Order: sequence, then C-alpha cells, then structure tokens
Amino acid sequence: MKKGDHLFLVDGSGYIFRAYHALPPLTRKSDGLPVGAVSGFCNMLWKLMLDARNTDVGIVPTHFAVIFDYSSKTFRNDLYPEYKANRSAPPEDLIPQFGLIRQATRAFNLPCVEIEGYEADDLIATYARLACEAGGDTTIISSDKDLMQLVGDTVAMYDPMKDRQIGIPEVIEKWGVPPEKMVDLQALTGDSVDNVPGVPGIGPKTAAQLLEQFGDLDTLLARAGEIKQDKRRESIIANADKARISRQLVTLMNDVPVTEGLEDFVLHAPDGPKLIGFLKTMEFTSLTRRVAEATSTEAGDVQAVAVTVERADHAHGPDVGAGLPPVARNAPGTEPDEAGGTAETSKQGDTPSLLAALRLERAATGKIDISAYHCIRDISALKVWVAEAREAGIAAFDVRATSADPMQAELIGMAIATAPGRAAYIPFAHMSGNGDLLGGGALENQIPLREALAVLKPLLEDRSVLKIAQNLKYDLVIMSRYGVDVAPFDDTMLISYVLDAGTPHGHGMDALAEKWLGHTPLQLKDVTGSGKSSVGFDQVDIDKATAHAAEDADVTLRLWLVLKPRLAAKGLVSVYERLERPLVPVLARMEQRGISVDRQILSRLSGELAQGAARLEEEIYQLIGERINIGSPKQLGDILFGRMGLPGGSKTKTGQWSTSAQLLEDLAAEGHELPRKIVDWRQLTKLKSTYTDALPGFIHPDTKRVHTSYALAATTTGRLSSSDPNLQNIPVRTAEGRKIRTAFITDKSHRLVSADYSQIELRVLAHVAEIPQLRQAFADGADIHAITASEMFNVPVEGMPSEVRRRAKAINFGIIYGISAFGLANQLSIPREEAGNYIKKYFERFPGIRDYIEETKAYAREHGFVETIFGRRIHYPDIRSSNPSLRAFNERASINARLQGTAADIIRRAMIRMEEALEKAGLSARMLLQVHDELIFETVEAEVEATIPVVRHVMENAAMPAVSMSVPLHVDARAANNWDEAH
DNA sequence: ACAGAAGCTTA
DNA sequence: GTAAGCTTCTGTT
Repeated sequence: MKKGDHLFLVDGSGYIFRAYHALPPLTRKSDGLPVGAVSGFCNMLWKLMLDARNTDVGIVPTHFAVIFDYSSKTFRNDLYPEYKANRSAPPEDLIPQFGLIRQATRAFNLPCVEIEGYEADDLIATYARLACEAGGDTTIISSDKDLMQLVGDTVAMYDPMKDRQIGIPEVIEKWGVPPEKMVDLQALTGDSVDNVPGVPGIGPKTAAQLLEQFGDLDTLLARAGEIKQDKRRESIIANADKARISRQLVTLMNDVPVTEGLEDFVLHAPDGPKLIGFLKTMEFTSLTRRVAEATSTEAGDVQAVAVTVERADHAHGPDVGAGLPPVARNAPGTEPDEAGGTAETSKQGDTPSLLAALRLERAATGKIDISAYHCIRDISALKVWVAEAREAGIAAFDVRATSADPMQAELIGMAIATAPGRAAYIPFAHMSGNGDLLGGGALENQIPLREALAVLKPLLEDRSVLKIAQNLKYDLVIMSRYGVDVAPFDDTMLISYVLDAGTPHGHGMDALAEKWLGHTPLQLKDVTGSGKSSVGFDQVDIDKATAHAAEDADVTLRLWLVLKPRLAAKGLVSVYERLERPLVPVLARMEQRGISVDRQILSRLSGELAQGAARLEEEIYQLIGERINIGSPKQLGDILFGRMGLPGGSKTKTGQWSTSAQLLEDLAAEGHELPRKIVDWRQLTKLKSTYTDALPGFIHPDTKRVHTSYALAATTTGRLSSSDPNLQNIPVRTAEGRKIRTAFITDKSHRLVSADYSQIELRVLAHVAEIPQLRQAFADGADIHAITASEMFNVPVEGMPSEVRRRAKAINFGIIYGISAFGLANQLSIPREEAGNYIKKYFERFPGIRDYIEETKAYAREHGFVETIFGRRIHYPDIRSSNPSLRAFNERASINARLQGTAADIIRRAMIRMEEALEKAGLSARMLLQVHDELIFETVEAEVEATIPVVRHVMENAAMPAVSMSVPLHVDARAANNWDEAH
C-alpha cells in the first residue's frame, strides 16, 4: 500500500445486526430460508463496489476487506469477566445468515477476515493504523460509536444505510468531544449493551461537559473533588475504578498480530459468474439482474451454486453485532426491499398463483402500493407521462423542495399522479449523500431542472388539465418563483376544510389519508430521518424519495376522487369555489411580496428594551433580595406568595401560584411596588424576544422583506392565521408596543395604506339578529357602545360617564363571544350576580339577541354545525355532550362562529376581488397583509388618494351581491410611511 | 429532542 | 365569554 491508496474496511459483524433489524424480514421463496440480512449486506456491498468504479463519486478504494468477529471470548473477558455477559442469543432466523454472509463476501471476491480472541473492531483499528503508516487513507463502513475513536485525518467512517459520512466534525457534533476523547467519554458513560460499567449517573452530555472542563479522564479522576454537584462528585469518586476498567474495555487494540497484510486486500473487479451464482442461489432476482447487466454476464447461463447453511456455527453466534442494540423491526413493506424485486414476504406454502391472486385483490380494492411507483429519469419518459395527464384531464402533483418555507425552497423534484396507483416521481436535483464533504454534486440520471420544467410548464398551465394538490399554496409559491403559473387547480386540503371545519380530524394529508383511505402514508421523517441525523430532501435516496413523493401525489388524487363529489352532495360547492379556492393565488402573491421591515429601528428598540429590562431586573432583585429567574412563574410565585407573603390567589391546575398580569395588576393597585415592576419587566422582555429580536431573523436574504405564511385551513371559523412570523399579533395596545409598528415601512416614494372594517362583527350581529336599534345606530353612524348603554341604563348619550359606556362595550363584546355571567364578571371585575343582571337587562332591551342566541344553540344541537350567512359550515360535534361545561363551551363557540365566520367570509370576498378592482382602476397598489378585519397595501405615493376610495368600495360592498346586508359596512383607511401611523 | 403549561400578543 | 401563534420554563424521553 502506498500514499494515495484508500482502504475500505467493512464492519461485517456490525452490519449483520443492523441490516437484520432495520430491513423488513425477507425469506427465500423456494424454501423459506431467512435471507433479509444477507440481502441487505449484498446490496450494500454491490453499491460500494459500483461507487468504487465510479470516479465521479470521489472516494475510490484501492484496498477492501470485510472484517468479522470470531468468537465471543476475547482478551476483554480476562480483564472483566462480565464483559458482554448480558448478551442474549441472536434471533433464530438470524443464525443461518452469519455463515451465508461470509459466503457472500467470498462471492464478491473480497477478503473475509477474522482472528480468534479479537473483536472485529480491534482488527479494524489495527488495519487502519497499518494503512496510515503506509501513507494511505481508510474508510470504515460502519456507524458503531465504538469505532469513532479511530476517526482522524486519514480515517473516516461511512454509514451505508443512512448514506452519511462520519468525520471529525460529525463525531464532535454527535458526542460533544473529538474522536481522541471518545475512549474517555465511553469510559464514563459505559455501555449497557456490552455491559461496560462506566460511572452511574453519567450520560453522554455530562461526560462531554466534564471532559471539556477537565481535559481528560485521568485529570478528571484526579481532581474529581472539584466537581460542584454533590451526587455527581460522589459517584465519580466512588466509581473511579470502574471508569478505569471501562476505559480499558472500550480502547481498541491496534496491534493485533494479523495474519493477512494490506497487500492481500488489493481490490479486484468482481467475478460476474461467481457472484451471480451466489445471488441466484439466494433468489435475489433484481440484484442478480443488476449485477448481470453491470458485469455483462448472461445470468441465464450461470448455475446457482451450493451454499452451506449452518444452524449456528460454533463461534460465530452470540458475538456478532457488537455494540448494536436491538431495534424494533419495521413493518413489512414500509421500505423497499431488495431493490423492489419481491415486495412480498413469502411463507412456506405460498405459490405463485396465490401471490398473483393476492396482487389482483390488492389492485381491485385499490390498496396503495408504494413499491409500484415510477421514477422518471429521462425526458422521453417524462413526455409520455405529460401526455397521459393531458389525456386524463387531471393530474395530482406534489413538489419536493429543500425547505418547508416556499420562499426559500429550491426545487428537488416533483411527483405526479394521473390515476389511482398510477404515479411517478421526477427527480431533478438529488445530491450524493457525501456531497457536502467531498464537494460531490448531483446524482446522475436526473432530468436537469430547466429541461424538466420546459416539459412540465405547459402541462401545469394547460387550461384543459385540472391540477390537484394538497396545500396548494406552498406549491404555487415555489412554482411561481420558477416562472410557472399553475392553473386551473383544486386543493384537497381546502375541500376537506369546507366539508369538515370543526370536526376532530385535521385537514393535513396524513389525517385525510387515514380517515378516507384507511392508509398511513410514509412520513417525511421516514425518508429524511429526524433530529440531528436528519438530512435534507435533496440527500434522500431517489428510490425512497420516489416512494414518498409519488405516494403523496397518489394519495392526493385518491382524496380528490373521494372528496370532490361530497362538496356537491352537501351544497358546499359555492363556498369552496367562491371563498376558498380563489383566495389561494391571492395569498400566494401576498406572501411572495412580503413587507419591508427596518432592521435598524428594531435593533435600536431592542437595545432600549434591554436597558429598561435590565434596570427593572436590578430593582426587582433589590426588592426580593435574591437573583431569581424572573421569567420563571414557578420561582416568582414561590418568592412572592411564599417567602414574601403577598396575598396570592393560588390556582393554576398544576397547583402553582398564579402570577398572571391581572393578579399582579390588582396587587399593584393595592400599593405593592414589586408586582408593578414585574408586569413592566414582562412587557419589555416580551416585546424584545417576540418582536424586536425575532423579526430581523425573518428578513429574506434576497428580497430583504419579511414574508409571513398564511394558513387557509387552520381556524375553525374561516379566519386566516399567520405564522413564521405571525404578523397578525404585532402590538398596538400600548405606546411602547406600537413602536414596533414603526419598523414596518415603505421607501420614500411609496406609502402603506391600512384599511379596516369598523365594528364588523357587531354589524354582522345587528344584521343576522335583526336588531332595529342597532341597525339604526349603524345606519346613523352613531357610537354603538354609547347607544347600547343608553338603551340599557336609560341615560342620554350626551355627557355619558365613560364607565357606563365601558360596561356596555364589554357586554357587546361578550355577546360576540357567546356571553356568560362568569366571563362578563371577570372582564368587568364585578360580582357574578351583577353581571347576570346586566345580561338580563340587555336581553330585555334587545330580545332579538336572546332569540338569535337560542336559535343558534338549537340549530347547532339539531344539525351539529352552524353556518355563516355565506353558507360556510362550522361543526360542533360536542354540542350535545353530557358534560355541561363542554356543552356550554360549544354553545358559546357556535354563537361566536356565525359572527366571526361571516366577518371572515366578507374580508375574503373583498380580498378575492381587490386585485382586479385595483387593476381596472389603473392603480399599482398591492395587497401585503391581512389582519382579520384590516388589509395593508403598498402603493406609490402619487396614487394614495385614488387608491383609498377603490379599496373602501371593494371592502364595503364585499357581501354583495350574495347578501344584501341590512347594516352598512364601514371602512376606515389612511396612508403613511409606516404601519403605526397608517393604522 | 419534545410536550405541556403559563404567559402574552393580536382581532 | 370567541379565534389564533410565539417564547420561556419545566419535566420527561
């Protein structure tokens, strides 16, 4: 071996256990011999061999060996008799596979190395050292943490199942220590699988932290007395010997007296017929075919060979798979097996005709088969699918991209489905897994994005082909960024929302597939992994990506077939077509536009808030005489009401003292100094963390604007919701909070226009409940709360005390929220009887409202849903509950839903018409934001005066012509350079 | 790493 | 009393 050579060492023993547990069980068809692990092993080796001959991949091995454990007795047992003593016998169906895997290795023409008295890991350590001394590099094919101590400048690891390279940074990321400290870390943590004792109570996090602090294990043990935490210190002192023996156990021996040298590992090309003979014997049909193609061997000419199946060989049994804890087996069929060749697990007694019958039955009942999807790799195949979609007139599609944020996402691929079970995935930009480390690039056999879009764009824009998606807005924003305007379209999520708002199931793909198809689709996590080992979708293996993406397109199409007809059956087509579907592209454009946010203003505010909070913090510490965490309600409650003895009103269901703002305000009103400061501190820190600190992180790197995301199907009532960031809860109530709005700006030549509906929900109430006094008051443009007070308390509007108006206002809002004496009493801080009397008085003056409430409750009880005046349905499945408080809650919610939902419908109608109205008027104003009853536009300064009347007209007439309201809608609008002044 | 509670922001 | 989303803390996995 010489400089530049590269040695691959496969941890054969580790791989056997891993493949056995991670892959679905597979048996040889002819006789039921279990071969799942053998199949996984062969596929992995073949892939490594292919990569070895593909110079594009980057790493090309010149030397190659597969290393196994020999016996369960090693020198470690002399050191520590309990080592690996709790190891149980391997599973019954794994035992015959140990020998088969060694035979497979030889069939691949690869050296198969094992030495009595040593573990595979020790041999790997020894060969890695020899390679390094010879000037070569080593890649260890394993993900076992016991081997990570070997990682270094010339030694890396590679996890073939996750397609992940493990180098020094990955070790540090995963364990918090560099490879050379792994031994010390394992000495502390121990290993329950191998029965390495370690120090009780020390896990990986603590161990890494201690090693960071003390440098190494010896120093730590010598200076253990300095450890602050009592339990930890005592445990380490008491178990120092265990740590030392553990270190000996986990330290790999790198000078095993090996019998074969590196020169014996020189990699040879596989011997086609020899390998095929073995694979045929195993009945791995698809791998046989692939190997035959790649080695230009005629598989039919090769005879299957004899293999030896041992029950359990004398030594190869219990010791294999060192360090790999057993994991739960995947359900059969959740992962493509043996390259999609034989999806079924055959049992003894199965016959081909039985299998065929099973397949037919599955096809007939439309069972979803994720192994049946196609992967489109060349332009001519893509054209065939596009033609097929045109023929069908419908196509479900699903975009795969690098991010859940459509403004940041880069296209990776797209799935389309043209009929149930007929779906394909088109990969554009999948990368090789180790690309980021080696600068490797896109995988081969993908249609370049540009060429694929040239074929797909005409289909996606074809007026005669209906495109179907689940959560279409996401795809629309991405495709729009690539210059594709998808139309016409349907969105299964929105169809479900129109049919079933308020029912317990959500409207996401998984919930819908479960409910309507009785099927659980592959989860994104299943293909990308989760947590720190997750990878971007572009790193996902194309076969897995195909199963995942094509399945989603297939499921979407099937859902559409089930759900779309239900709209007509329930009379909800017009709700879907007039209130939901047309809003999707409108919101997509608003999100794409974003709004300009001034970083400097936020940064300045952040500084001011930090100063104010710091000052208050000091004052609070002075008052309580201790530096507690003020942000912890638990600590705060204990100090305030426990140690300091302030009168507290206990509560919260977890038995903690309540420290709510309301309660602290009350205490402040009684003259206590501390609660006031806490309330103020909370306000400042809230503004800082939620707004001034968080918002700049949402400024898009390219557009320099903030792009919120609107959810169309998140609320029960029909309102939108906003997230990432939520721009529907930007502060407005306090002067301090309003400063945040000054950061939402335009440039000098533009203006923000804010237009908001005045009292829209009360107007809806006056209309639907037919209340003459309220209708009149709104028609006159009068002060609605003052009129209410005047009616109730028989006082003239002129010179009315503000307290009287305040109470009437609270009652008006209470009605909208489905009033209760309890709630009103809380709001006004008055006794419950008094609140009850107000409500009684109110109903006497406005009997129509009592009727409206009773009517709504009766309707909801009878039908299980209520409707807005535009026919939107909101379900209340618990309205008939025998639990009185649950029932009452549903009653209040249903009363509110008719009003809130109708108001939501009205502004939706305005938004849907707005763009065309502005365009017709020749105005350049663009809608940016919606905040439930308010729309924010951006326009050139010169057009402000012309824009406002157009906006107002559209908004005020939004209910027409579907509904002619008996109460006028009123819109206030103004313009300024920032949102604070425009509002 | 995640989930729930508490608290706070909006309409 | 209705409808949301985000942050921090806390305890569990």
